[in-house]
Amino acid sequence: MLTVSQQKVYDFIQKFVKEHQHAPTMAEIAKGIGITSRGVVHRYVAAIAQEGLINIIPGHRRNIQLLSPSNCLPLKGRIAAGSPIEAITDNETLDIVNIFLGKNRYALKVKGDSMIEEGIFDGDIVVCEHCEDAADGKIVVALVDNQEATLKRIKYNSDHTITLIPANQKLKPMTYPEDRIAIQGIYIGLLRFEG
Amino acid sequence: MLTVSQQKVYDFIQKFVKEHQHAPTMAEIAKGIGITSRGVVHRYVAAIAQEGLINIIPGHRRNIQLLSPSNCLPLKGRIAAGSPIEAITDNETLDIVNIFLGKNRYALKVKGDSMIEEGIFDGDIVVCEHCEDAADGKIVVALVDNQEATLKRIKYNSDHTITLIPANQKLKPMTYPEDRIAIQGIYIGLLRFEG
DNA sequence: AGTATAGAGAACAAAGTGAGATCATGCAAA
DNA sequence: TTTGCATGATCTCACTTTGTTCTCTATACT
Repeated sequence: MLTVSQQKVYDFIQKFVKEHQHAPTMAEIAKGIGITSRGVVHRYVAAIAQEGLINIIPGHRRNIQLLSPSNCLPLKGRIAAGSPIEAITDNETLDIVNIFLGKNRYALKVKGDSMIEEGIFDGDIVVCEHCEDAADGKIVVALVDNQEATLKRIKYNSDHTITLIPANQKLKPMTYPEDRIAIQGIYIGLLRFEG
Repeated sequence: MLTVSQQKVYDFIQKFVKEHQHAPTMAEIAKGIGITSRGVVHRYVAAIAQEGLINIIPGHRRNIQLLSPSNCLPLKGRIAAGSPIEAITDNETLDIVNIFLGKNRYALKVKGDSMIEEGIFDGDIVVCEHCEDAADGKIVVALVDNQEATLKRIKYNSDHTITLIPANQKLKPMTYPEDRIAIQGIYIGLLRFEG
């Protein structure tokens, strides 16, 4: 719940964005609501962000994003077996566009059960980001001998080999010399839906 | 997220392309936005490319391609253990906004392992659609005795009872008289991502 | 007294902006 | 083919703007 001043700031931001197509600076907000201190504005903006009405990217200018309900799902709470839904106090929302879309991102449909213990099932869509390097322990799309592409967890060994570890007890980790493996992307997340 | 200057450059490029059918040079952009340094323009253009709004072909003149921003992820193909990525011939895309957003949709964070065999893990986000009825066999958010909300598969029995079936061998299905169960929504899909 | 709200303003680090030099290279004219 | 210019690419320097974090003060209310 916003205080009176916070509401004034929020209203001003909305008006400003509508007029200018971009967010105001702290100083502009301060002037707009009739105070002089950028620090105070910052405090208000942080509070509004806490309420889930805006999103801020720390450190950047004009860093306030109004969370348009059109791209956001309300995050209602936590659900667990045998307990009521824990209400989430902040009005959290999920901006799914922001989460999954980005430069060099792409989707792959999963076939097979090799990552089933990570909850990656046959038919799921994994979202990946194209890149050629990955940190140890990440799930990657790896190309072996320029032929076989698989989704596995990667482990770098000290003897210049790479082990690709499936998440399925029935399958064995495989180790290759590092020059036989090319990383095609790293796993970002997962989508699953009917149809 | 573009800065104000970057936005000016992007707007100028769009206007220029519309007028001339080809991209402007760095110098033309510089003149267009009122600065003199080509180097600065290059920095802006690189930033816009980083955002994925344009594409640049390094080294060539008038090398900027406008990309249409969208809510779609390219669906590159199928990935399976031990086989190459099956390329999908059509440039299929996934409109993730369309898939998950909709009237009366909301998200819940999953706590616990009661649906683990369906690949719904602790920490996952399930997307649900609010409704009061669900077809037999669907996964639903069910409220028991107006107290406990759980995510379970639903089964209607002929004796006016309802069985809620977890997807975890360790947990037992539970059967209730139908008046003790209220459906709060049906499961639409699942999101999982880092952070 | 204790708490919540509101504001001022200083100080700092980082982001953003711009100029201009320099090099490499494509492209078209000679 | 060669040459020369326009252009892209990269870099450094300087400067301004802005976000962020402080501390200090004041007021209202319980």
